[in-house]
Amino acid sequence: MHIEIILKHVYVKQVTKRIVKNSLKRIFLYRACLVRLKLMGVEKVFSYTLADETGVTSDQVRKDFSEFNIRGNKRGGYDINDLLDNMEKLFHRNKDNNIVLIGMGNLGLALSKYSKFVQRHMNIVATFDIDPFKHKIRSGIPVYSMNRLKEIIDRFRVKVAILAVPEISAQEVTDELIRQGITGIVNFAPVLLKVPPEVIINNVNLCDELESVIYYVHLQNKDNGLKNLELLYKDMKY
Amino acid sequence: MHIEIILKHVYVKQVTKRIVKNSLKRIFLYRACLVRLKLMGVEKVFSYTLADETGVTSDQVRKDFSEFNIRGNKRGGYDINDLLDNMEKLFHRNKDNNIVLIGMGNLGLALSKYSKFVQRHMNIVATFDIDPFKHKIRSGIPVYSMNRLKEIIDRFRVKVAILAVPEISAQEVTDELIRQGITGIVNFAPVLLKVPPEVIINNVNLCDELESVIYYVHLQNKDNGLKNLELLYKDMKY
DNA sequence: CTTTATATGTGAAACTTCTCACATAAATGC
DNA sequence: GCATTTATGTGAGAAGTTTCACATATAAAG
Repeated sequence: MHIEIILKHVYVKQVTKRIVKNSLKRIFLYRACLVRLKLMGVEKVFSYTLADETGVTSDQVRKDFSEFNIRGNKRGGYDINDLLDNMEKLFHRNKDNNIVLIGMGNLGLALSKYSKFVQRHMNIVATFDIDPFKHKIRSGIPVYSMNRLKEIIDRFRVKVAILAVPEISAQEVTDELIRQGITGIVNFAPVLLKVPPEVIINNVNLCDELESVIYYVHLQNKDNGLKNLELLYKDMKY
Repeated sequence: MHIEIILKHVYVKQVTKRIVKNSLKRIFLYRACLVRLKLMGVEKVFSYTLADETGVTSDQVRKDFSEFNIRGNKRGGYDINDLLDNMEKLFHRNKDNNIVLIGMGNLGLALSKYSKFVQRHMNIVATFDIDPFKHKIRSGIPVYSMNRLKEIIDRFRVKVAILAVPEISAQEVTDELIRQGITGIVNFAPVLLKVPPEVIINNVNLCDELESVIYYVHLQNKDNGLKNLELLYKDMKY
């Protein structure tokens, strides 16, 4: 009997889907542009304006909008406020979203202070840490012990959590979060979490992000690097 | 004359390519698994072991290895150490990679303390901030003023930078980094940076990561949500 | 009010990525 | 040492994504 057969039975089947399809990622990209253009006083955009700004083709922009049922005005282009409204609705930004943050280490602390979340109607209502020395208000948001998790999740109807705990406890904490009703997690621990299929996991691996840049920078420095790079580069970064 | 025509001339064409193709992202995924399995004392894996662990199909695993010229043993599977060696080479982890970090706000500080970078041979040799009050050693890494950037980049032959500055100064700092020889940037500012085509940009947008989870959680809660979700979910998260 | 110019929206074609299926190689058993 | 089993590696086919091209709508101009 091989060891892999044992492994099969020890582990629950991994469910790590790609939660963000490319077209949705591009919507984020377009929105970033639109916000900037709006600040500059622009009121109307055309598919090729956004295309130029984001490095996507104008066909792609229109197809993407079409997919999410965002429509413009033939010959007249798109109204920036209309577009932004549509996107707000898409991301449910009309209502506030309550979030919990688990793990108040360096990264957790930084995330709890990240002001952009609030600007985008995502409120971290409480943070949690097993270390009792961290149980005080830092950065204006209370830090609780894990045994108050259920209470807070219920009171604020929290569905989404940010996980910034050490990798060693990530799975354990995830299991507890799901037991208490969390259905979506942004995971900063460099671990592949095992979760039931209905739970949404979005992994953000800081090392991987850096390493992939290093990979392409090295590739670029090779003699025939640029050709190789162009090949790998033919798609857009969303 | 329409405003978009003006815009075309004001802005340099955006070059934001997708720097990480899916197969490469999956390689990171496989490696995360392999590291864990190795810690558990496993020495050999088969494509379907990795497949089960990562939620990818076994065909995909083999195809991916094939693409990066990583080969196993027919009938014998893959040796974990061999695989990891291959991946180290792929990411140039045999040699050390010197990195600079710009912006020592909350996030920058957290990143400068992130121990995983060092474990993976990515050394932040110096950090920079415009605020002179931050010019002291925090977290063991020196904090310099921006006018020492060139000196440090040259001395440590730095090619890659982490950008954790406010969005307002992100473009300006980027221009300076590129002038001083940086060719790869992990950008945490929620801005689409304009860079020459040979410069690698990897954007990490924390709000977008959270919002995309919220998007799918809401989708799931709708009546017919699950069907929709399954459709969007058919691909894997790499 | 009619004409013209131009930007959208979308099927169809081209291209890319993934899955399937099987030939091939190597370990195991007899 | 031969037969058998089983996992890899890879063309071929399927599925998905992007680009193309044009019909359609509408703003602007005459």
